[in-house]
Amino acid sequence: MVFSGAVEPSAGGAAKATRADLNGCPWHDVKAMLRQVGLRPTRQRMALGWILFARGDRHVTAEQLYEEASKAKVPVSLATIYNTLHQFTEVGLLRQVAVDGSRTYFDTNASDHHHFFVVGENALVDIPRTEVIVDKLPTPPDGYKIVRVDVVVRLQRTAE
Amino acid sequence: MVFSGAVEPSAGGAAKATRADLNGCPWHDVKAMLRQVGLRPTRQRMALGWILFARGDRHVTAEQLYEEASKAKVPVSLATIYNTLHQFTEVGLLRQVAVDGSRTYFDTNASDHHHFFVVGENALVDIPRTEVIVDKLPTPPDGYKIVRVDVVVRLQRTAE
DNA sequence: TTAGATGCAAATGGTTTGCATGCGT
DNA sequence: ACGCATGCAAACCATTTGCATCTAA
Repeated sequence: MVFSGAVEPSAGGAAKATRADLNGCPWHDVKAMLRQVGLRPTRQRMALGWILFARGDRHVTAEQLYEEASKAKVPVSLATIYNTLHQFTEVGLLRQVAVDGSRTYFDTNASDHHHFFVVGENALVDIPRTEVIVDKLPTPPDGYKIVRVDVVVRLQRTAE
Repeated sequence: MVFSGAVEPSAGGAAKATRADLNGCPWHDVKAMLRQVGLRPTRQRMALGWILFARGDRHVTAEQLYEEASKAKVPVSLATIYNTLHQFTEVGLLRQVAVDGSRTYFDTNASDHHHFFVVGENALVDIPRTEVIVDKLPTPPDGYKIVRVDVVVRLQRTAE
């Protein structure tokens, strides 16, 4: 059973998926995945879930996912793409990454890690977790707590 | 003379301003500041430069700056606000901070530092430079070089 | 059957652009 | 005077919303 990991219930009531649950998640398990997080396994969500999670870590924009779904002959509207991306994010299946203000990227790796962003190519790449970056968290102002730390290392092609 | 620091010429030809040049920059020096970076000291740029740099570090959106200028009885169009913000950014007077995909923030502190971002309040706050965060830069992939590292620590109000 | 999901098209909101007019040098 | 700068309004683009229609349970 793929979804055997411990499940921590969230405030919203829906279970929160951990990265381990998703590793190499095969098609027939997408339905179970959706059930686990409390989302109805509809045709569109199944298809999008498969596109997103079937092959390793990915970073997609809504438009990208829309095109992939279209190519895969999956009838989905852009509105549903956005709905689904946000719902997946809410339940912890995806993670939103803000890098350049224009488009929004969704990362299928929802665990704690950081990113390279190639300026000019608009490419997002995971920074290997072996690369320790943040060694000391800053002290938040009184009355606030840290909910997340994002590191974006901007890259540029070196001249050849 | 306020602009006495070393000036490194940039590829584009215009001089690049350093944070030191801007500290507490009084009104009558805005003109000099603009000249130094190769921008004509027009009424609008003078006014915006003053609003931005006269009182310490700030994080503004285009809309915010627009309203401040309006309140200050400075006739400026939104288009000019955007033009000016981008021009200031190009010459190194400002720094763009991508934090949530919707609006773009411009930071009057163009030096290397990181930010707290209060979710729900859309507030950006500098992380004191005494708070060391990044202790080891990740190794960029072959053929790429690091041009900038951004750290955003997302905060949330703690329950009272 | 019925609440929740989807699709479409219109609305939104931040940002950009084209072009005629203005202003700094 | 010349050329960059500005203003206005329209264009843009990613994202959101309203509402009628479907569909999983």
